[in-house]
Amino acid sequence: MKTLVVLLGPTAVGKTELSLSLAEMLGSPIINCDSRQLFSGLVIGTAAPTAEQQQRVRHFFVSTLPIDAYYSAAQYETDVLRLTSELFQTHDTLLLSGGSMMYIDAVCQGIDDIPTISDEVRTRVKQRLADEGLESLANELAHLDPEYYAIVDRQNTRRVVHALEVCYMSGQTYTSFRTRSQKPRPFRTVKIGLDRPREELFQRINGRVDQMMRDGMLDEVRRFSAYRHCNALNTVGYKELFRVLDGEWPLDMAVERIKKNTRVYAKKQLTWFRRDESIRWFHPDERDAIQEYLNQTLHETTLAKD
RNA sequence: GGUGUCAUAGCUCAGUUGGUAGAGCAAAGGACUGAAAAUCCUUGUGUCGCCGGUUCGAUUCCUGGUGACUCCA
Repeated sequence: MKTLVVLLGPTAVGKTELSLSLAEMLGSPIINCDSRQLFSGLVIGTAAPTAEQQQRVRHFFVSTLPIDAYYSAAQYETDVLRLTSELFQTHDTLLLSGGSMMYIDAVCQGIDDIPTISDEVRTRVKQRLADEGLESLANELAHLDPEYYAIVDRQNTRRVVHALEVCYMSGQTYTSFRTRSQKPRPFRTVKIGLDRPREELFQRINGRVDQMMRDGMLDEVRRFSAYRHCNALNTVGYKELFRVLDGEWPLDMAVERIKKNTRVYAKKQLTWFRRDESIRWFHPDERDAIQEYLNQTLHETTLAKD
């Protein structure tokens, strides 16, 4: 039985550091699960693993995408499954580490097979949104897919637009694709969650943002000015500093906003993870306890095989 | 030592012509299936600084003392 160990937790909790020693202990490379570290060049602002760290342990999915690439959780699911099926031929245990909630679920549970939206449909819906507004699109969704209309958050543009796109694209309801079922996986998953007292976490976040600024975050942002409309740059840290470059915000205000938005993001991650009862939680300092837990769990797995 | 002003939510403050109070910021909770570090929703009870007095009723008016600041010595 192969095992995928998933190391997760809110941003700045200390995943990267711990992932290195766990990877060494497990004899595994690290499969990155951070939706922004995937993009090439977002180094400072995403606290990507350093060259030294990547030399110490082999990393996958770090800096692999061009900044203007289209990417999604579903794409990530495909890419990771392809990689793991390859790596499991020579490894019994693999380590996946990161905090992108939906990417983690995409790998562990799977995402429904929904048709890819063509540029043509995407543009058409976008235009209608601009012309007619969200409410009109929601009303149309009420006709095309009343079942989803009944449960969708109608204030949430992303949700309404996407459902409508799928209806147009497929000629079927969005609901018909929403099975939300657990896909079978050829490996077992062991989830380790890292968390700290709120105050401790927030201090680390604030301190890390200050450090990023000292490390030249503003230059990094400046370098990507031309790509600011790419999704990869719709990211905490970058979007605030673009406003500084535009002269809209003073720098100190932007820095405060980055800290605040990072704190909000961390809370959002915790909200998501909280409902996943399969996660075993630890403080990042409990390295021994984590290793012991892993040894035990992996040993049980081995026994179960016999 | 004297004078004046102030004391209300974690912070900065508003307000109640006496019927126990509300903004901003901070914070908390939640949703989530092909953009997810995205997108969206919800949440304000706090000895109105303390002891008394007036009053049916005081956070609001009055007395006293406490603390902070202003000014005068």
